[in-house]
Amino acid sequence: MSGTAAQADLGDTASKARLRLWLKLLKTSGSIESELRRRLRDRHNTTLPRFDVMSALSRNPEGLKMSQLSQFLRVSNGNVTGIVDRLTEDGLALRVAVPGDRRAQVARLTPAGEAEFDRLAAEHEAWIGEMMAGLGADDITEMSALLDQIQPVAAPQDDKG
Amino acid sequence: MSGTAAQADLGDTASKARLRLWLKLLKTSGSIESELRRRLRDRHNTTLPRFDVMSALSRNPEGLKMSQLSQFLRVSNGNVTGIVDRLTEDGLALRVAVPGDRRAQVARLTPAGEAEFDRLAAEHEAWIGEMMAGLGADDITEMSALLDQIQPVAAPQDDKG
DNA sequence: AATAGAAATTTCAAGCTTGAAATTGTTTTG
DNA sequence: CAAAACAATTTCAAGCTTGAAATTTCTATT
Repeated sequence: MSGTAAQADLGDTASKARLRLWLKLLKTSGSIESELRRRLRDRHNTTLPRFDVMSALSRNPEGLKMSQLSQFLRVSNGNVTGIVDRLTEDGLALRVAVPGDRRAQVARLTPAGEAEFDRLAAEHEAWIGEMMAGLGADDITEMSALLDQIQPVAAPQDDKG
Repeated sequence: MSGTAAQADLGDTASKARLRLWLKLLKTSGSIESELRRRLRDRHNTTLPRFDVMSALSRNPEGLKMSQLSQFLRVSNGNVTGIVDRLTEDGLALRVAVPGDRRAQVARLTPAGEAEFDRLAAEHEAWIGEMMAGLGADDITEMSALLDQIQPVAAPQDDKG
């Protein structure tokens, strides 16, 4: 209707539609994240990064090396150092020497940390359940499949195959 | 097979499925966001928060009060203060007194800020287009509708209707 | 065994983020 | 009009985040 190059118009529209979807995606995940942060702070006096670290350690009761932890959480080494420092100050985590490699340390939850995480995790799951109550089983399947179509960066090859 | 209370099992499954979806949603939006941050830093020596502020100001060439800006971006007042400070130091934004209210100030882009933002915005849209290339028009419509079903917090009433 | 290179972690500076407190200015009310 | 209430913004302390630089320790290679 308005332009002379139909192809350019179509390309432009598609690009704008993707941009709008991204903004909506960002708004939704941001809202959920903000609400989680607020509840963790107000109701449990903790933060999402601490929760994430505790969650990773909870799944690995034998502990994780600092580098494994930062890889798993996809954050920098220095970042994990600080968070584990603060968890340790609060008696929720501790560092254990790795036999045979004096460079490395394994971070673990203390018993108090495990107990605390169990409480947090139960609440966390319930909160997500509430926030996503609008989605039924089919919606969840559908959305999961759609999310799989988004690949911001080429997935790294696992092997040299 | 494993439990005696069918209802509890179903509830548990639904809750876990929603949790898994949230983790996937978080992973996807986090990956996009990280990649955007990386490109803004490496290719344009700037940050996502700066881009967001510039984007808001670009849509309001007459300027926005600091409080309007923080409302619009859904971040704290103090946060916006710092970002506008740094944009101002770089000559990309400026503060203008509001006639009739000496408490308030309006933040605006400078001509250099507008030019810079136009460059950034074009790239940004192209990046999102790439990252979301896996989604067709129907997928976008579908996903948008699904995202609308997620309401982390009850939407505030606009009026006293 | 000395030395070079790689690996694990911490330290550091800079920026982002928040909520609370402090400032400054405006408006309402007694 | 003075006092109190309210509003816009900045300041502040604490924590999160990053990439780069510095430390410490290992692992080859000579």
